[in-house]
Amino acid sequence: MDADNRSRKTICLEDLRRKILTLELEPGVYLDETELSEAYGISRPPLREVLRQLAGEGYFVLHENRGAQVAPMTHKTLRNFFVVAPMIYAASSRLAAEHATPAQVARLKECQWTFRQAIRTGDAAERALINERFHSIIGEMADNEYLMPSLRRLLIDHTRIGMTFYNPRKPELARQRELAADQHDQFIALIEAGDADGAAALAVAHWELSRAQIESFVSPQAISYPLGREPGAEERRGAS
Amino acid sequence: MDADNRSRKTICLEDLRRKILTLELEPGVYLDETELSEAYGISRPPLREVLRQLAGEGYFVLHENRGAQVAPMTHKTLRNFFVVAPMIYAASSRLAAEHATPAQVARLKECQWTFRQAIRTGDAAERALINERFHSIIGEMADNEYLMPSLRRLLIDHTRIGMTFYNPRKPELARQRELAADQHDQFIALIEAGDADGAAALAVAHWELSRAQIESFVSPQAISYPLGREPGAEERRGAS
DNA sequence: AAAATACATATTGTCTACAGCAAACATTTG
DNA sequence: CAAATGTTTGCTGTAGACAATATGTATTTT
Repeated sequence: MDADNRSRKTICLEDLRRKILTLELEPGVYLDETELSEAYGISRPPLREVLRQLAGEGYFVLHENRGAQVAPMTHKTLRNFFVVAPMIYAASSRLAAEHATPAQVARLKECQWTFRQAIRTGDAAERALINERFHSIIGEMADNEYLMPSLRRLLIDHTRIGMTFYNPRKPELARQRELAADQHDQFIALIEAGDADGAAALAVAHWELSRAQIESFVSPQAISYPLGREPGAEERRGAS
Repeated sequence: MDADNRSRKTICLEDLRRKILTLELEPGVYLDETELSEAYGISRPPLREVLRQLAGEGYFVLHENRGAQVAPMTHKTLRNFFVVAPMIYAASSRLAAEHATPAQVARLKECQWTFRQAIRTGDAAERALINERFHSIIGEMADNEYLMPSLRRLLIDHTRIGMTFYNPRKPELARQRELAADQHDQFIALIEAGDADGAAALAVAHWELSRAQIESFVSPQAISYPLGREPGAEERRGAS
C-alpha cells in the first residue's frame, strides 16, 4: 500500500516534526485538523493521535476545543533553555561515553559524515536537522529513559533557536560551524574511548560555542551613532 | 452532562495515571482498548488519544498492532533511575526556590498538610500519590519546561518503586516517613525563603533517605545461618 | 449609535462500523 | 507422531458521519 514501508501515519508524524524543527511551521501558529488530515491522506482520528503524541514530545500545545498550536517560544522559553541545557547535555554525553555500543558509534560516525557534507552543500534547515540527529544519537547512547525526555525537549528548541538566529550574511558563522563539526569529531573519539569526564567537558564547551553564537544575535554589537543622538530615536520617529 | 465538570475523557486520563502510580495496574501488563473504553464510558478513538498522551508522559509503552503496555520496570530501569534522580531533583528544587510564587507555596503547604494526615490515617497508595503531588508542585514552581519532562518521568517510577518496596510489617518505615515529612516542611521553609542552595542540598538529602530505604529492600540484611551451612543450600535442594 | 443578544458557520470532539493484522488453534501431510 | 500450513478469532487501526462548542457576524433594542 505504501510506497515506503513506513505508514502514512508515520510519515505524517515525522514530517510534522521536521516542519516544526525547521520553522517551516512557525512557533505559535494553530493548525487545522481537517486540512492536515487531507494533506497526509489520513482521517482525523489517527491525525489527532499523532498530534497528541507530538504534544507529549513538546512539539505542540493542545488547547481544548481550540486545536493544536505549534509550541510557542517566548522570552522565558529562551531563559529556561539556557539554564538547563548545559546540565542535561553534559549528563547525556557522560552517560553516552559510558554506555555506547559499537553499532551506535557507527551510526554516529555516519551521521557526522553527513553533517560534514551538509556544512558545505546543504542549506540551513538540513544542517539543523542533521545536527539534531547527531545529538539525538548521543541521547540514545546514554540509554537512560529518565534523561531522554528533557534532552528531546531541549533539542527541539535548540534546533529552532538555531534556525531563528541564522543569518546567511554572516561569514563568521561558517567558521563556527567548522568548529562545531570538529567538536563532533571529538565527541565520537571520546565516546569511543569511553572517556566520560572528557565527553561531559566537551559537551559544556560545545554548548558554550552555541550559546555565544545565540547571544551574539540576542544582544548584537551596537552600531555607532553619529554624535550624541539617542539610541532608538529613529524607531520612535518612525512609529509615531 | 458530566457529574463532575471534568469530562469523562479527563477522568479516564487521571484514573489511569492513578492506577499505574499505585500499581493497581502492574508494570508490563497489556490493556484491552475495548474493555477500557467501555469501563470509562467513552469510545475507542478518544481512549486511544488518552493512551498516546500517557505514552508520551511515560506511563505506557505503545506497541504497533499489540496495544498499550503499562511501562515496565526492569533492572536497568532502577539503575538508570538512581543515576539521574539526584541531579534532576536538586535542579528542580533549586529553581523552585528561585521562582516559586506565593500562590504555589500555599498549594504546597496545603499538600503537605494532607500528607501529614495520610501518614497517620491513609494507606500506602494514598501516601504515595500525595507525595508524588508534593514533588510535582515543586516541579511546577521550578517553571522550566525543559526540566519538567524528566522530572515527571522520574516521579512516575519513584512512586511505583516506593509502592513496590513497601512492607507494612516494617515498623521502622513509619519513622522514616515522619523524617520525610519533616524534610517536606524544610522544603517549604527554604522555598519560601528563596534559599536556592539550601533547597538543592535538601533535595539531595531527601533523595538519600529514599535511596537508603529502597536499597534496604533491594539488598536486605542476610539472615544468619546456623553453623556453617552454605547460603542457598536449601534452595538448591528444593529446585533439583 | 453602541451594545448586547441571537444566529450562522466553521472547527473540534465523538461515535459506530468496517478493514487489517496477529496470534492461537486445528488440520493435514510427511 | 511431529511439523508445517491453513483457518479462525479477536484484537488494533482507520474511515466517515454526527454532535457539541466556540467564534464571528448580523440584527435588534436601548
